Amino acid sequence: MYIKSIDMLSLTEENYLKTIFSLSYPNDTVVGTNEIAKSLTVNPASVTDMLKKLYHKEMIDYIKYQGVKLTKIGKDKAIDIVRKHRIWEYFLVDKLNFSWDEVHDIAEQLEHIDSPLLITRLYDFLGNPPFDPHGEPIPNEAGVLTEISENINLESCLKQQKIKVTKIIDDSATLLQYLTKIHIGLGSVIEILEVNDYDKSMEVIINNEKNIILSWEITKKIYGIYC
Amino acid sequence: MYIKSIDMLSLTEENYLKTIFSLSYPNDTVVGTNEIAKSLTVNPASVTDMLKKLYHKEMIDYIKYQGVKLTKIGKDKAIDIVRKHRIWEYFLVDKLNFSWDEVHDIAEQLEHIDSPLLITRLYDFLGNPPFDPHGEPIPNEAGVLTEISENINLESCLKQQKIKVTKIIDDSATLLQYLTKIHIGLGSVIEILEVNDYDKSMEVIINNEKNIILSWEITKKIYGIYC
DNA sequence: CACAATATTTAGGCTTATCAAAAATTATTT
DNA sequence: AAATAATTTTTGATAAGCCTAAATATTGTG
Repeated sequence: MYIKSIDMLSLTEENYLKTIFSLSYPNDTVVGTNEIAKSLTVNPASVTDMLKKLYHKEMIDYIKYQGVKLTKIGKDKAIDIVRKHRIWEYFLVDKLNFSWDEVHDIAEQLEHIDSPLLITRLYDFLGNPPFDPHGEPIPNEAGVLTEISENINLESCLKQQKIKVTKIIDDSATLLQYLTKIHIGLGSVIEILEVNDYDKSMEVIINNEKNIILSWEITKKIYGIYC
Repeated sequence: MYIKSIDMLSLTEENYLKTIFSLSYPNDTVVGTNEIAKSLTVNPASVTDMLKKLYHKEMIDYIKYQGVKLTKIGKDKAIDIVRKHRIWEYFLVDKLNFSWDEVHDIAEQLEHIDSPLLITRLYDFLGNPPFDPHGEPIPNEAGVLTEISENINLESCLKQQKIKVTKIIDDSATLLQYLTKIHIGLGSVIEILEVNDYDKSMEVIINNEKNIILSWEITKKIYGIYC
């Protein structure tokens, strides 16, 4: 039988931590109650309740009306969940042939499985990959999350620049399916032909073959390195 | 985001169904409240509450004070969970090199992951094995659970008979570790030298090498075929 | 058959996670 | 600086699962 230790978190608590982490990433930004509520599609009142609880468990620094920050413990816990999520996503794509747009919801469940040994063994089985299928770095066992420093957001690129796609920072199936359709994947090369000053959309060439216009919303989600 | 459909079961409901299934297996025996309570280490009053709920969800036939039986729907649901449990156990042993005594608790968590496609893909990835690491049959996608008809319980064997082990019907780590220690695993050959009438213990030879006495409690957990 | 033992259910409460509505605090605007 | 808007918290309720103690039903025994 499974024994629950004192500092074990419920599935809900884990999801709150994960949300706070992603809203505060990468600069440990202070996060507000409404923001969390929106992100979890939950009532702000529920968030306040949970924040009190997480504060007593020393997972967050919390001052009424002022917002929250993760403590070291809370952040470690959140990163551990992110690690599990990304390792499972890699497994699903690499071993079970899922496409990158299918894995998020399943990994969302698998990330809560509690067995450090399982994750160690699984990660070894996968050959210790550094990135998940969307190009996001997989934190190491010590909770260190290393981003590629040369990564640039497509949004901030200029006319005539060329980047090789390294990361998509959105798990939504619709976006990922659209990108697949227009032949954008990790490793694709995007060359910027024109930037529209009014709506920040970009006319680009994908892999030297496809001529297309990307909206600002989409360029914000794509990262790459100059090439 | 994950959408909860009307007939979706909670983790707790799934565990009740699984328990009722295993207590009623293989002859659809009627199961009592206390029995379920003991099995789940829960108060009988809690069981009554849950039985009412499962009755309303048409998962069980339930008459007050008389005990319960799974309906077709309930049984299908239970078998699906068993299927997932056994497939995950196989994965853990075959791909991640866990030993047969380590997998139960992890599979207990993994069995609740909700993604039929995941299970289909995983089962294919494993090469569609017919049995789990303890020799239990893996139900097929249609919910058909086929036991090996030649299987005999070691308990009911007689002096001088010899069986090849095909199944252990207990997930407890301590039992499985003990069996490993005395070199009993799937495929081991057990020859019965003597049966003690008083306590039903057996003196046996394992794999033609090890001479040992097995208690009745243990012989009840071991199944095999004559050889 | 009646009485005791056992099994099951009911009643009343607790905790976790949620919500809506009202109150309090902080931020923004005139 | 006062009024208004936005955000956050408090208050009071609800549902799921669980508990203990008390009541009721069933089963077993003399």
